[in-house]
Amino acid sequence: MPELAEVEHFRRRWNEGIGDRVLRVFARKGKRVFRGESTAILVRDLGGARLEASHAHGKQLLFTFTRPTRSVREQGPGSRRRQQSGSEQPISLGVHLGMTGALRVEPPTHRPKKHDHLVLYQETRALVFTDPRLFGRIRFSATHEPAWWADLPTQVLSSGFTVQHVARFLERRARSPIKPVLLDQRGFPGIGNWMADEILWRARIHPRRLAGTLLPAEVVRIRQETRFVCRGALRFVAPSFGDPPGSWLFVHRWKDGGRCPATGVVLVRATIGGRTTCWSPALQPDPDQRTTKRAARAKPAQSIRAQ
DNA sequence: TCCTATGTTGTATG
DNA sequence: ACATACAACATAGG
Repeated sequence: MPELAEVEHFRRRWNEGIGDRVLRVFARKGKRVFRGESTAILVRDLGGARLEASHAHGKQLLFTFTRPTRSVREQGPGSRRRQQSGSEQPISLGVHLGMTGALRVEPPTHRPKKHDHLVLYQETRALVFTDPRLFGRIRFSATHEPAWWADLPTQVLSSGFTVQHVARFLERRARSPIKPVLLDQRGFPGIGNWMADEILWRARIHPRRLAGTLLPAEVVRIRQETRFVCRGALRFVAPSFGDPPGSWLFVHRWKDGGRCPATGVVLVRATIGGRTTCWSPALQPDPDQRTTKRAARAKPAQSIRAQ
């Protein structure tokens, strides 16, 4: 589910726990969402840590914590006067929600449900990470700015997201249809399937157009509508998971026989770049002159299964 | 049974 | 090394 605005929505939900300590941690060991991480270390270090802040960057989330430094002679009764302040250890939790991930807040008595893989118990609530399909990912780091976070690309709504920046990225992906280019998180962090369709519809560009064939004016529109759709999504979706208004393609794109809200023409759907794509044939002219020839394309149904 | 799903990534190929 | 295409990941629902 989550793209930029849905991710932002979930970030705000967990914000309810900011300022409070984590008393206990539940982590469903061995689940794919913890790939590359030790749940034992995560549970040990997050226990006792205080949630301090949250950040979103595209579809990536980062929650930062601090915990009192673990004293080397913790059991020594006389060694109680290590410096209390200034000896706090930074911790961060990276969260990617994949296709079906979500963050919720539950009562502190919450028992983890089938797909709840991480639960941070605070005194008055439980912060829950859930993900049925397990495409999401949890990362743990003993710093407030892990390397992967520092390396994230230019945000769509930042000042660095210039026409030139976009043009350069499209040039690198010149031979690829524009649709999968918009889904590439290194160029358009936070954009997902529905936002990409919305952007192309507003920019009046067919999703199958090769990125390298876009005219300068079209690149300008891509950049402009990308920002427009991100702002609008944040406005309509982030506060309470609402839908954008009926003037948006979003509302019509999944309905069979759904009509373009601008022209009333019936919308078209096809797989482009491996993802179902919806567009308005009236507003987004097909780049392929000989449309009828497409039927002649051989179906690679029984292609060679290795061996 | 077969198809779909608001995502990423490893692998093969050019 | 770089760009491109696609199967695989895992589960639920129509």
